[in-house]
Amino acid sequence: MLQKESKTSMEPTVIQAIQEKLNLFINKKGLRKTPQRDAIVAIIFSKDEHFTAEELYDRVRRANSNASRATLYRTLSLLEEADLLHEIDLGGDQKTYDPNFIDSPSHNHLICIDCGKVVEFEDDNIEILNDCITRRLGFRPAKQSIRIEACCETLRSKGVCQDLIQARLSSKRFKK
Amino acid sequence: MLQKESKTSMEPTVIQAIQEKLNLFINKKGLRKTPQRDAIVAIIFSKDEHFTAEELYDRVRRANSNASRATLYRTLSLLEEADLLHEIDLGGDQKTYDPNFIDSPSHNHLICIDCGKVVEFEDDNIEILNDCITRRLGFRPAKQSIRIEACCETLRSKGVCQDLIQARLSSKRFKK
DNA sequence: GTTATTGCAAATGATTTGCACAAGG
DNA sequence: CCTTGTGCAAATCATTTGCAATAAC
Repeated sequence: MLQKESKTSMEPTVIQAIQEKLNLFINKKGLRKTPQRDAIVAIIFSKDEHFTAEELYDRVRRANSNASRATLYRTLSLLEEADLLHEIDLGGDQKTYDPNFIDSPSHNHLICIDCGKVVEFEDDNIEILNDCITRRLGFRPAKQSIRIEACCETLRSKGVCQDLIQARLSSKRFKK
Repeated sequence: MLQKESKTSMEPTVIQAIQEKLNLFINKKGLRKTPQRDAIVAIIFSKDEHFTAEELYDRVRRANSNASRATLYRTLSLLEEADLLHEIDLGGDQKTYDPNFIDSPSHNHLICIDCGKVVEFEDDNIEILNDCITRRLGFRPAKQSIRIEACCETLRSKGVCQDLIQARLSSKRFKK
């Protein structure tokens, strides 16, 4: 089993590579390359963090990239269609997007019930098992997503969890 | 691995048992038993089908049980809180509810990409694996949900899939 | 009686859409 | 040019909420 290392930022070259992938997709579909789309891609893939549309919109504005909400939503759909971005289910009310499927095409998520922390992981055994189950049920495997909800051991043993404190202070996920 | 048999209806006794469970929860919380709540519970657990709030509202109206949309939504929340009903992620835009967690507390879902059919299954191996992964990541297991998306072999091999035809005719999930 | 529940209609809030103007190719 | 993309503001639509009337207990 491999737990993903959290990168804080991605190199410009990586971003350019993704922009080129998008352009390839765009050309194939007879669509057009625009500065807004490139800017949104650059902002999304400058971090490996999950985000909601609204969080992304904040980042776009802070970067002084002028792309409207409408364009942002349309670009999110486009990126999903191009398979560069995945929608994931973290249980919230807003849709959450995960930019890490390019690097790790088949990772899954563990969500901490206490602090909201999301840990990404890959596991070959689960992959294989999912595959077996799918075939046994008479289907052909396509995609699988596992969401594990769990409790924070840090909180339980030490009485404190740094993530929890941060979450309560800043996140929209915890409003208590 | 066990694939759930699909029941078409549940016996009245089962429904009464669930109503009593709800009443227990209601008493403990200092809340009140009402005919609307009982009616909604009876309708939900008369089938083992997944449903959206709006689909349930249709069933409520057809049964001439007068409960408003507001009451219905509030009752859905209550049932979730009482752990009698689970929200599941079938990928749609509306929330989907699954009434089968009382009978099978830890089942998972396979969703057919082609026809939208949802198959429930349980698998001990996956349970164990999830448990291991959770602990290895430093958390304590709480809940896990697996969503497998797959392609219909019936459609692939026979060129037709009865579920697909039905889905196209009736479902709101497929609008093509 | 006191407090929770209901139903209605209005509010919310994320996402989508129509349309006129801008801008890729 | 021709067609696609953008930004704005308005529309959507599931879900939530405030409030006065109603009903548990």
